[in-house]
Formats: sequence, structure tokens, C-alpha cells
Amino acid sequence: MGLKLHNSLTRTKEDFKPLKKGRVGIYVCGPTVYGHAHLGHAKSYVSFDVLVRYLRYLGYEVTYVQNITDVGHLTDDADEGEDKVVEAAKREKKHPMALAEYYTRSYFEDMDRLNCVRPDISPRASGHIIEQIELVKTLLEKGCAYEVNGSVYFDVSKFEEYGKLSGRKVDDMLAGARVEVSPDKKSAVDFALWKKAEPRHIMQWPSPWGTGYPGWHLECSVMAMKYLGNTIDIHGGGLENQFPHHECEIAQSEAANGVQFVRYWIHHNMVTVDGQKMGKSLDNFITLKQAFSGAHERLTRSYDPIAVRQLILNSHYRSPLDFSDAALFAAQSGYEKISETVKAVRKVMGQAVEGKADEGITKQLKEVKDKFEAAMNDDLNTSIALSVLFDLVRLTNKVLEEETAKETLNAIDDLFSRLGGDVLGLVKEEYPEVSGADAEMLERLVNVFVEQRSNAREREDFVAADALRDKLEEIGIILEDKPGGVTVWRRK
RNA sequence: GGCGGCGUAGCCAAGAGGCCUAAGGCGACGGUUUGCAAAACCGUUAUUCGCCGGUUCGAAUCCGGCCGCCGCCUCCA
Repeated sequence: MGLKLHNSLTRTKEDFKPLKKGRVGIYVCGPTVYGHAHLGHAKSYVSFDVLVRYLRYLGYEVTYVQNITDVGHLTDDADEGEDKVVEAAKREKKHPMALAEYYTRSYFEDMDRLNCVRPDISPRASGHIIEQIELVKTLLEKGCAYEVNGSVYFDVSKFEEYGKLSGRKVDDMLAGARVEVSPDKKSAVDFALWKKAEPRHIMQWPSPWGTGYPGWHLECSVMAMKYLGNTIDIHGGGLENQFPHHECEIAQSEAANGVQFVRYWIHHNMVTVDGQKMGKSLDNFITLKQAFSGAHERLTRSYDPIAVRQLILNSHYRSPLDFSDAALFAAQSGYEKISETVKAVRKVMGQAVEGKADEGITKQLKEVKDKFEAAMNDDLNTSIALSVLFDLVRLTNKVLEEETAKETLNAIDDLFSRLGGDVLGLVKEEYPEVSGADAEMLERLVNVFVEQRSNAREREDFVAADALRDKLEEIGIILEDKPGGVTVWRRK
């Protein structure tokens, strides 16, 4: 049984078969870089990160392209009518390109912390103006577009399949139009390919139709085609972009090339915060940096980036996800449970007795792997995949209660690394308790206190022993007494 | 107003006609262990799936109505 994906184009789960055997090209709509990434970005890019990771786990050679939108026309849910890049650039006293660069770096920083693998190619819209102009020219030549007053519009009447992705009919759209139609356009459903620049528009380029800037659907078509070909396997994005953005991408691309643009359209659902739509004008707008540091009035503490990731994977990518402090808190606890178990296995592994893997456990590990793959194959059911990982946690902790052969522990660690690490990105390769040159000193320092406390316990001076333990906890070091008088420590 | 989606325990969240007297995580409670803790393990925590009807031998899952929430409805940020 292979991977099945829900294709928005057909509204059904389909067997995934790439165009070229063993190779997958995937394009994901990237961020518009005029502010720090927020929880909504996290859901989007973690979801597609897992798709890419799982495709690679299955052995596909994946080319992952995700654009950076750094050209003018920006959307915002709270405000209307203002160019956000210009506004932000003015506020921060930066050139728009400097602003875009700043937030691009911020974006990658946050995605790295969420353990998202970097795209193979991160093309900037501003770096592909020539290609965008070329596509507009092609569409004009084919009679699918028309020029009016320095702007070029796509003639939707020339593309019969318009509406096939979002399930809309052009007639319904015309009837339901509630926005005033631009006098330049032949039809209300036509959309801009190239816009004449208003004097106040900072980002503008010369074109055969005068100075202007590209329509906002154009960049994705152009960059997807340039790096992945005229027909690409997977195009991902948020549900809010299904219409008009993706619908327009299809129209432009297919009208220009005469071949199917995207074979599988994957859309993820949106996030809410405390049950409400997250909006800049509301006080529930939380950036990733705020979540990681806890610097937001709706948060009671800081959260590990991987805990944020775990909360996202706890639900399905096509379901809406509600972020709340309580939900993040729960994810943080769950994440710690997984990582503590992995750390424990690796610790014991080092000094375990040599020996062959236990047959009974090997069989159970095989079941874990099969269940996990079955869940992921079913349209990336990460919620069930995660529950399987927790099965592995419980199994492991039971195994650790008794002396276990090295090979058994190796097999467990390998499964954690493959499923929890390679696929879900929740298990790290290394968990340094302390880092840097002071590591050894800290180790020895803590051991001094542990020894003092052990002495106190031996003479049954529990007041002194508990005081030492409490003091250490205050500075973030947790002591745990194991059977046989052994005390281990870890960082909080 | 039009189109689409969602509503499952204290919280998050799977399940989409019989395997469900509904996964998993968090929390809470009880137990094992411990000098006490912590961690771990074991057990309990929805006879019920927004509400009301209907279809069916059988519905959380299908249909209709109602209530609540979310997204999109395009010239451009």
C-alpha cells in the first residue's frame, strides 16, 4: 500500500504517482516577507515539511521549491488599501528590499528552529521579473490577455476550465461580485498579470507596457515552471489561497503551456488562537519568536519550538488548528516525554551488554513501523502517526526497566530516529544537556552536590538532602533517585 | 447575501455506516516504586460524538432543519 494524498483538484484521496518514477517536484507558496513569521506560517510550513520528509523517507528524490514573495502587493487581513511593504518600510525606516531581506532571514531562522528542512530552492519574486514579463508576453501572443492603459489582464473567458480548482462557476462569481469592477477590465473575473505602477509604488520595473509591477499570481506560476517544469507533481498552499490565487495560477500556466500545470494540489487548513481568527488588529496575534520566548500576554511561559511543531502534528493538516496556551502547554509536556525517553535509550545504549536483539521486541517494533507507515500513507495522518510514536515511548520505557541487549536498544533508537526524527522532525539527533567547553565542568560541579546530598541521605538527614535538591531545581537542574541509590540529573 | 469547511471528554485531537460500550497527548484521581519527591509503569476519567428530526437491521459517521465557529467571494494590499 502506497501513499494516498487528498487532491483538492478532484476533492478525493488519490494514490500518489509522480510524473517521473522515483522523482517528485513540489512547489509550496512561501511567505510574504514584511513581518515576522507567526503561528499560521508554522502550521503551513511544518505540514509541507512533513510531506517532503515523508516522500524522502519513501525513497523519492524530491526537489522542494518554496518562494519568497518580496514584491509589493501584499495582503493583510486587518487592513485594506495600504501597501504593506511601503508601510512597513516607512515605519522601520528601511528600503523595501532591506525590509524584505531582514524578514527573509527572520523567517529562515524561525523555520530552522521548527526543524523544517530548508527548501532546495528559495526563489525570490523580485529576481524573476524577466520571466514574469515573458509569461505575460506569451499570454498576449496567445490571445488570452489584453493590455489597457499600461496594465495587462488575463481574459478569463479564454480559459474554459477557470474555476475547476475552487469549484466556482464564472457566472456565479459575476452575479455575486460585491467589489466595484475596474473600468479597465472586460469582465469582473479577469485578473491582473501586470499593473501599471502608481507614482507612490516604490517597487517597479520597466516592461513592454511601461513601468509597473507583476500581478501577484504570476510569480508562483513562473517560478514553479522555471525550476520544476511545465507540469509539476505537487503544489501546496493554504486553503485561503485556493481562490483566487491558485485558480489564477492554473489559468495562466495552462493557457500559456497547453498542458496540465499541477497534478496534485494540497491545501492545508488555517489556525485560530483561543478559538478566534488570528488577526493583527486583535490581541491574539502571536509570532513564532513570541511563542519561543513566551513574550506575549496570552502565553504563560516560553515554548520549545519543537513543542509547537508537535502541537501542529497532533492534528491533521486539513483540519483547522486552535492554538492556546493550554494546548501549547500540553504539547510541551508530551514533547518532553518523548525526548526524555529517547535520551534514556541513548544513555543506556552506551553501556549495554552486547547481545542479539530480542525477538519479541523486534516483532513489536515492526508493528510500530507498519502502523506508522499506514497512518502516514493515509493522507499524512500525523495525529495517528504521533500516537504510534507514543506507543513506542511506552514500549521503550518498559524495556528500559530491565537489562536489555545492545542490539535491542539500537533497534529502538533507530526507529525513533527514522520515524520520530527523519519523518516527523520531533526527535533530535543529539540532546546536549550542556554545550560548549564548560560541559565537563558543569557535570563535575553538579556531581559534587549530588554526592553531598547522597551523604546527607545516608545519614538520614532528609532536611539537608531536600534543601540541596530544591536549590538545584531552582537553577534548573532536576535530580531523580533511581533504584540502587543512584541519582541522575537532567536539565529542566 | 453566495460558495466551501468544521462542531467529538476539563483542554488539544483522531475516527467518516457495523472492528466504536470512540485512538493518542495533556490534565485530574487511585495504585506500584520512593525517606519524601521526580520520572516511569499500571488503572480510572465521553454508554457518547453541537441541537432536533429522518434514512437504515445498525449512524459520531448518510439526509433535512436549526444554532455556533472558520475560510473564500478577485484588480491588489
